[in-house]
Amino acid sequence: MATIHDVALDAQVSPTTVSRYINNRIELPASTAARIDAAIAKLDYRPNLLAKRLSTGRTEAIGLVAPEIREPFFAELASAVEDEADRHGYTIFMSSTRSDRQREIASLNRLHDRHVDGLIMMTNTPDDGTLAALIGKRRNVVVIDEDIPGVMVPRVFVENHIGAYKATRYLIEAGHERIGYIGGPDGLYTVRERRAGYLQAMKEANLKVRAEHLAGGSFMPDFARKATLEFLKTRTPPTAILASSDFIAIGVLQGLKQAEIKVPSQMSVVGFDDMPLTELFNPPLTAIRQPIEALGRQGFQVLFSLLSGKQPRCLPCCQCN
Amino acid sequence: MATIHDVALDAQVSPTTVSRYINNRIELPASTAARIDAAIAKLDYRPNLLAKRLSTGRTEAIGLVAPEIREPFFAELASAVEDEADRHGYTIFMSSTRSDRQREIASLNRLHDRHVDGLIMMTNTPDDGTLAALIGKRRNVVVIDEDIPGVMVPRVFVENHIGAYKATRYLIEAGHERIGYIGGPDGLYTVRERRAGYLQAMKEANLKVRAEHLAGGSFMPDFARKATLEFLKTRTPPTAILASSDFIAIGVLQGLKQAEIKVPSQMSVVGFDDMPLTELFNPPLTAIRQPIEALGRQGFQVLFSLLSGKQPRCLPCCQCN
DNA sequence: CCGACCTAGTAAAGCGGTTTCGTAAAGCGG
DNA sequence: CCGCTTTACGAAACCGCTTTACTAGGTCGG
Repeated sequence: MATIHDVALDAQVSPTTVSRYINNRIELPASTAARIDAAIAKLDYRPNLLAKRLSTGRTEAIGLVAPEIREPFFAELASAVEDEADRHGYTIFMSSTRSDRQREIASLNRLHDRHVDGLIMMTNTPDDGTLAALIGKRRNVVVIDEDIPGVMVPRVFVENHIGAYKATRYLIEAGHERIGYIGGPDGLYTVRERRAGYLQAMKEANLKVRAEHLAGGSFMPDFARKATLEFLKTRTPPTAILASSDFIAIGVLQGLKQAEIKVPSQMSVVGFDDMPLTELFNPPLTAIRQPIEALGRQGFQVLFSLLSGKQPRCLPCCQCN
Repeated sequence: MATIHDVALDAQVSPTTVSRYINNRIELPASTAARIDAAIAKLDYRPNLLAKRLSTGRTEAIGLVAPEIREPFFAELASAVEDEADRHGYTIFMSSTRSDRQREIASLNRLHDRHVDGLIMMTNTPDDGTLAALIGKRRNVVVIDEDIPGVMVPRVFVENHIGAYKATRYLIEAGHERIGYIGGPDGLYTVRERRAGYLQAMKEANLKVRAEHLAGGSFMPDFARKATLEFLKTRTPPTAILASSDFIAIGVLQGLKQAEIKVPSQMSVVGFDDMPLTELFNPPLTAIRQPIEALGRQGFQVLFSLLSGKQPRCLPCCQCN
């Protein structure tokens, strides 16, 4: 393969000049430029990325770390991030951590090892501080979707509180008074926020929140299925259930199917996240749509400005200090 | 950040020795090894990947090119490839081409530019030879899932013919005699194979295949929806429909819903691909399960042996010459 | 006509590893 | 004690690009 030296030789200039010319760091008289262009074309020269990276210290790649890319939410998000990255000349490395702390740490190490220039990080397992501490030692990390308490890096979230509030209002306005709620694992920011949104809407409508109609602890459909069956066993079961994620909603639907409760005639169900095709489910699922695409693009843009040395703009969704 | 020189200095050896030691290319007396280990730990030394890559010429990364990672099939596959790659110390670069030839070419160029050591390639748009020609110029490319005619690289496919054959047999054994078939875009290997499997099963059972119960041309649900409505308009509509992918099956279900035909009482539907959660659809979808995970792992393994300079083993699924 | 200032470049020193070639010293068989 | 092998390393070239520091030669104002 041709190197920059070969091109320089052919164009009768020095490698320095060629390098500067192709990186737009110099303006050359037309004749010189033409010679270089011709040499590049003739030799089919393509700069060796590896050499370029070593000498600049940048890879023009970023990492996207998610618990599981198989899940529609993340796949959708990844797609948006990739598109936005592409637009800025960046490529992305994806990794599925399967909620494994070791894999999350491995991603951060890859950042340290200059595998990538920056990281967009998602995690859904509560952190005891290890992760936050490690992130604190790295530069160019952006946390999205779910908070990691104590990290001092830019973060981008969806309006979880408002989303859950609106979903609850929707059920209240439909006339429901006993609305059950099933949330996710304890210790997660999004879980707390959504729950708070639900509670606020209930309180504002002067509706009683019964402890036996509140559940939480896991995102697994099966957990939600069991919780739903518990709800149904109570003396006055709820007439609607707010599920704080689509996976939970799926569990709820399974539980209701098992108990032969018709949706929506006997029970209303509203989900949260956003999974394509849930409208084909039996019964179709109503859900609060999350702006996944915007989340992904915003996440990239914040990271991008970090990488460009710019202070990221303090957007409403990002709690800078 | 500490370099190999710093370590060498601290351990009182040369960089050469440190390099060889950490790459297991030398055996050192315990005392020297201990000094090096101590220096590495003390300085928190991590080899600079960029430098390593430049000098070895390898990136230990591979590209995974798919039309759309948002689709469950690809997301699932990606997950398997990633896992297998991880096991072998490789990381993967994913790109969604959105079935755009330019993006496919861009991926191949990234391979040329040494962005990655190899490529696992999927495409679902019929090739006029451009892609095949370009792939021919590259090394370390493996084509999976869908064939690209004329490429002379290792390929890994699912048994499309047998899958469709079995799905058709299943319907025939359930007593169906008029079985409609909706395939994908023309010019694709998988589409031809599946169609052939369907036709073979029909022929073997002496069942007539009516032209008006055969459709094909696109993977879009909407295309399948319309085709389904056409089927229903025929004098004697089919009693079962074989959809050659889950997306097509979704379109079929939409069409049937629209025509108020109950599944499975009035019409049986069998899909192909494999999408998680289709069992929650209304009505639940029966589908021929593809060994997606195996496809991904196999794909990686074939590429891996290519990268290791080994001739890939000639597996039954791979048509070597 | 002289110094200042462009214009159009260049030489050489990195970046941080790997690798080839080589050697000093120790061990050892005869 | 001599020559050969082994052990334990090291010097320096190299991977291919970027970048800093510098210069030869022309232009121009005074």
